[in-house]
Amino acid sequence: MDVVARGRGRPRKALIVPAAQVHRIGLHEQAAARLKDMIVRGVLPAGATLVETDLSVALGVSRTPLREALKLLAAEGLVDLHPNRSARVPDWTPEEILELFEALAGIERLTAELAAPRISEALMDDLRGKQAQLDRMHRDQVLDAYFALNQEIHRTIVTAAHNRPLAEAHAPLQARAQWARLRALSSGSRWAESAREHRDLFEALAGRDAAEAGAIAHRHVLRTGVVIAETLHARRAAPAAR
Amino acid sequence: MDVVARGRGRPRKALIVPAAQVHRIGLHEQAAARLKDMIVRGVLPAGATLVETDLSVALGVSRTPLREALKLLAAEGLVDLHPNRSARVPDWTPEEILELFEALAGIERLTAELAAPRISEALMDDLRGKQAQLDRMHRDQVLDAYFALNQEIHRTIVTAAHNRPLAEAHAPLQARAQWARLRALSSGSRWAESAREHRDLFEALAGRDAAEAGAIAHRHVLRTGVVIAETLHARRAAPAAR
DNA sequence: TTTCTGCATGTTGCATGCAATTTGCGCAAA
DNA sequence: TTTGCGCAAATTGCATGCAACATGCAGAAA
Repeated sequence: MDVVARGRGRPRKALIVPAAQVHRIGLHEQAAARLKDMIVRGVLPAGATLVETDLSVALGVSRTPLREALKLLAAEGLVDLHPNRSARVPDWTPEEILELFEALAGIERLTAELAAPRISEALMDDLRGKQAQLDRMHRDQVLDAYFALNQEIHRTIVTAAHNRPLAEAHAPLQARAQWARLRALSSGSRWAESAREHRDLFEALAGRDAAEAGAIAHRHVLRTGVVIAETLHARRAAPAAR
Repeated sequence: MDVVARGRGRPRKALIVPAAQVHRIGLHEQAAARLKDMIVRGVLPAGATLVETDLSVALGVSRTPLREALKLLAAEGLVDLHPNRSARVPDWTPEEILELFEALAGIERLTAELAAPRISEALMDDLRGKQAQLDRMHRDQVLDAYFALNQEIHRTIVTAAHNRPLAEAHAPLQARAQWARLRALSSGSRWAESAREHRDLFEALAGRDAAEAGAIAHRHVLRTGVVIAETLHARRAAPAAR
């Protein structure tokens, strides 16, 4: 774990290796991350009211960083914040989820279009490996792993688009989309379709076909959204048995 | 300012008019709004370091709401926040500005595509009026008013797209774009071109031609970005005389 | 002269306390 | 029974205080 590069004899100057900057995170960032996770995973159910005092003891921080965390999440649309009343976990309607995926589809179309000509060979190799793994996961029917890798591939494409502002615009939508995905793990028939779309998307990217990649990404995300919205709609009509 | 609707005689039930909910804003929101304005308008110049204590007395609030405001702006990318050091106003490079407009162009393409089939007659009329006014402003060469209305038209189209998440993704980019625009009020030749693009965009929307409207919006925003980035680049090479 | 170390100062991160606002409940009046 | 009023508890918004961290400088050592 040496930070100082040792030379033979006394170096003229202390050679500090710039080193991988450990991004030390404050309590409010930790709180925000944990809250985000709890919301996305449904530990904090939709509609739940978040009392600052309760949350602060639950997370082991004081109210100040907690409030900062809540404001961050509110900016991402992951909590509803009204003045002088408790924060709440939004309960998105299927219609809102559809809107969300419409926006996400549009943005991922952009990222795919930008990524097609720009993606580096290294990232392309990375994608190739992930795509192969994804196919295996589909073949072996391991849903959880498929989903996780799916997300990772989408993120990789966003990265490959090489446009920070676009990535920043994408992130908050992605968070909410994951919320929706996790409670509507979609049907088997859609799974096969999804896997196929992923293969097509990869081919288009490999072929540096921006328009085609964009179109596929758009269709892929939008159809995912439609299926998820339908699932949520059905589930809302007939609430989960317990 | 009555909130209660009065009936003749005693109403069977107090008729509360849902009323235009006066969104009472807290200090942190006010602080955020003022800071945002100061940054966009250049009162706080690029690269300035923002000391919490100084800012808090300047804005007349304590550090707590000020810190919350800073976090909000950081989420929008309007300030750089590093742990345990003072916040700074970012000084975006022309390259970053170009990236920004690339993203913005993509998103406004989406909004135009969505707006074309969806825009209501009322909003269309609104747009028609604004477009006529914009033409007059171009003819009379009143730059400030042209810019303000220009912004408004773009916002109107975003509204017409009728997709909240997309609008939320658009807003932070728009804020930074305004920063760039204000310090690179663009050249006369570009002005004529821009006015023409606006007319074309309006026509495409009026004709409900989604693809065409999207393409025009994309070109329009991207070219704006190129011109602004070039201006900033030139100005950076030869800093403003004083 | 150059480099390193320790301290002083300035600044942020967080916790806590208090005032203001909301909300639920009880009780009286119609 | 229903409606209205008022108080009390709960909760948020904000201010302030203190500890931790960063930065710059002076002085000592090489």
